[in-house]
Amino acid sequence: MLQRKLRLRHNTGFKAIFDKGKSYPGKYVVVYILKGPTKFGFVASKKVGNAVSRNRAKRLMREVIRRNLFFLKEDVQIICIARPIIKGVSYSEVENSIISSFKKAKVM
RNA sequence: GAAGUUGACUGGAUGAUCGCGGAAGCAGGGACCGAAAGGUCGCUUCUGAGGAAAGUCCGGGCUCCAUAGGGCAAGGUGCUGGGUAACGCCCAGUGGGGGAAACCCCAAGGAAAGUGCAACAGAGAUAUACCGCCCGGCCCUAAACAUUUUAUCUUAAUGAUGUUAAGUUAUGAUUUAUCUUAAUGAUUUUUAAGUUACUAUGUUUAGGGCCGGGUAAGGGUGGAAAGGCGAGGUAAGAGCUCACCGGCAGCCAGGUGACUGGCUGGCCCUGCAAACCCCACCUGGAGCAAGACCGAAUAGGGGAACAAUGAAACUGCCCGUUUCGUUCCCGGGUAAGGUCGCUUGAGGCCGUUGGCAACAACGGUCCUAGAUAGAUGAUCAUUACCUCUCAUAUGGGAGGAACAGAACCCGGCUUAUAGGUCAACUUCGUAU
Repeated sequence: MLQRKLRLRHNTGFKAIFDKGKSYPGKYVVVYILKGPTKFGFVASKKVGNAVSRNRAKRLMREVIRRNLFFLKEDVQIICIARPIIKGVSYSEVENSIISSFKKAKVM
């Protein structure tokens, strides 16, 4: 889990990134990126599954960000959206998917 | 040991590293975010998902809504007694059904208050006569009997006519004819008896048709056909009568009651009320985004008096209540800003007492998540469990590990759930 100050906590922040940010689709995760003070958000819709599956997806994505926070640029806002096929996938596969998206976006 | 029934429990464990939410303590010098309210940042310790946290189907607590009010309507519940804050829940019973049993299941008030529905089939569906059974009348057919008529045949008697033989008379003679006798019994008359056939009538029996009536035993249809079954009875039948069983009513006895048992009585009473309905009881509405407080920008809100009795809102309607117009006075409201509400509660565990039990009372003891784009995670190691596989006293490798995530809090119900554990009981088998 990230520190509270690094989390996106309000609808306005999410709307801004969705409207103005760029999207980088990956195999398991879609990433939206916008320049700004460092904040992260995580989304898992009901397509992913029940509450247990959605929580698991968000936790995996958070863990990826937490472990790679040191390598990221400091002026980006990122939203990670889980795709339905993320169900049952291990941590390392999700990490590879997200990092490849970040490299495409040149944020690390 | 096998099959089963019921109830209860469990829902992997240990460790390491990196992280997150909460609480308490220490530090209180500051820094950062924000317009403000307020929040964040350090160290230590403790603590952090479930049996269903789920579905949101019932019932409450709590909060607000004019005072939470009256009547109608609407909705819910529906055997009895108890438990409870309350319930559609639980316990104990009653009745009915299933099972060999342990045990399980039941929307289980009222159908003689009324209305309605009952497809198809069937003669007929709350009343019927299709087939059948029985009685009467008429008609037809067949048989038997009696009487009558006619006819045939047989037998007997009788006469007539024949045939054969002999004789007689007539004639010249023959033929022929007449007469007599005998034989024959061919044809036939009459009478009597018998037999057979037929006609008509009558009676009886059997069968058929039509008409009128009786019947609800039997047949078939159906979920259901006027209690069931047996005997008597009858023209045939029928609670028509009787025994037993079942239903109903009355009385008596037992039980708080549902109900049970006994006696008596007469047999009018198909099912559906998860159709309307009747009866009894219950229900105001909205929900923690309830609601309270704090604070900028922006918009403009509330109270009192007066006028009008129209409109709107409050639960669908009525009563009732409130608001809307004008004047005066006072400063307050907004889910996605913040803080509180927010976890001590109909609480858990242990014991005693009361109670068959649900449960209650008393005493002791414990405090056990509180997030808000929403914490409880990730990786690794060891080990327990299951499956597959290689070699096999055992070891190695691979894979699996259910249902599922608190969101104000409780009591229930329902649904999902891999694997495992325990207890009681039933039936069968084996051994003693």
